[in-house]
Amino acid sequence: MSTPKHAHLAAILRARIDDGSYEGRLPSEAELMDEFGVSRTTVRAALAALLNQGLLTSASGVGYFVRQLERFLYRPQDDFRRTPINSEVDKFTLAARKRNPSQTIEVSLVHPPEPIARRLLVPQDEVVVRRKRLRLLDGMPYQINDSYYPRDVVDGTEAMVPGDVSRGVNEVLAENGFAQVRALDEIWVRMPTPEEADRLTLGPGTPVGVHMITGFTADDRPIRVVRTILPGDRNIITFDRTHPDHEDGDR
Amino acid sequence: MSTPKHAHLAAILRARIDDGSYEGRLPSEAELMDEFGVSRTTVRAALAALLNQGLLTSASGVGYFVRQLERFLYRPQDDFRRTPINSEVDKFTLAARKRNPSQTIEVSLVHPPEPIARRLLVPQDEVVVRRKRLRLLDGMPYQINDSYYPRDVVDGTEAMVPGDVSRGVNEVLAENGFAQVRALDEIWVRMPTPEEADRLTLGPGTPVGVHMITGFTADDRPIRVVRTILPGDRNIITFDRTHPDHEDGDR
DNA sequence: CAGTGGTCTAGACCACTCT
DNA sequence: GAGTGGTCTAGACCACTGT
Repeated sequence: MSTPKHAHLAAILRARIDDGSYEGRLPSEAELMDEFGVSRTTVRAALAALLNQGLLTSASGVGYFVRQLERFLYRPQDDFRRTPINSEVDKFTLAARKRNPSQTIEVSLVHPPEPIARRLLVPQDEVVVRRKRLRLLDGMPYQINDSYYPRDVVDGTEAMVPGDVSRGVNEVLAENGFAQVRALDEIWVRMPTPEEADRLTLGPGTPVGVHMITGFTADDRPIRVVRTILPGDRNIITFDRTHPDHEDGDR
Repeated sequence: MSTPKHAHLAAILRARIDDGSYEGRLPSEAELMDEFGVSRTTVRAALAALLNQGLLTSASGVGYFVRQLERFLYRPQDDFRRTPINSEVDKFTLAARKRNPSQTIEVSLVHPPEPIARRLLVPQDEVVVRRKRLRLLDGMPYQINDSYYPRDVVDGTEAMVPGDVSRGVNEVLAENGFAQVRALDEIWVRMPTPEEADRLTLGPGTPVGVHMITGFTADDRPIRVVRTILPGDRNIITFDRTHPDHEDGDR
């Protein structure tokens, strides 16, 4: 046969998962060996593929389970409220609020990593302020969100205190003479580092989105970089754009 | 030992990859078996982990190689040009232009998948127009980009023709009485389906971003949904936002 | 041709969960 | 205690790549 046994088996299992034949739990490895007449290695290869596709989870001593995702809306422009599209956005936002949101905040002075230094136009050997946040829903981490500021931008302000800034850091910056009038968003996608997987308790087959926001003043000075790590199994990033400076144009 | 051999080995290999000890190619499986005194299964388990983290590629009969990524900027609001942040955006855009961009276009009438129908506020049994695009750089696919329109929005226009619309579809829609003034962007992250992996020639450990754009008229009617699939190893999504309706606020 | 990764097998022991 | 997934071994054959 041209397609390997494990790939064939994976395709069958995937189809059954998709059509709902397996509600919740899959047959055990032993049962699959019997049903398909293959070795345990082959069964495990097929299951490993599905794990890495994010379709399954496994629990040692228990079994394999069809994965259920619940994603929450993440709205980088949260204050800027407009009429919602349909009720969907509201539904999700509401869902997140019900999940008892919380966060931990640390503030420290650090040498910026290269990607931050480049965006902040600051040399790497210069010290900047980092506000490190881990955001939780029902005690489960769902985002890493770290902000970096040049020292002069936040020195002596509330942004240096490791706690919530109820007015929002934007307002604090504006009062300090650094009003942010423009932002550049960059988003890309990759697999997590082992550290991220650990900190965010990510299962196999769970990619992350990286969202980098660079904020600028009216005279185009970068005054902040926000780096958010968003586990793919629990986040949807949303933007609401006016103007017809729209999408790619579909030419 | 508490950590499994394969995990330990994977960590060592990861460190060596990161610090550049392996330039390009890794030792063969046989060499790793010798060096670490473990079975081939264990070596392969470690390598599989690194493959699934997107750090390696493998070529049958040749070896394992450190993965090199080259990501291109994707700018949903491409026409809307503003001063670039630093030279980076330009660098990337230029890089993409040098890569001989091309695309294939198919237009057909289809029943919308549920996520499309919901956003378009159209029943699933109603037929809509789909413009299906595969976008390539140097002949290599780097994006799937499919647009869906209610029939009355595009009927009798150039958007029905399977070819480039040099003016941009937005202009065509506006002429037809459906000017788009607002867009909702939704972005999430997941592992690709086998079909996507095939169509986009994705290696293991390559997640994709899903970018859904819903476009609205002034009276809030959804007139288009664009669904873009972006392989994580070759795309960066960017937005340029004015106004201080900024990011999450970092409270 | 030798070397490489891809596939597959049979068998073993372990830690863990559930009843 | 029975069942489960996680780990690990030794060994085999294959298709493919490079020289």
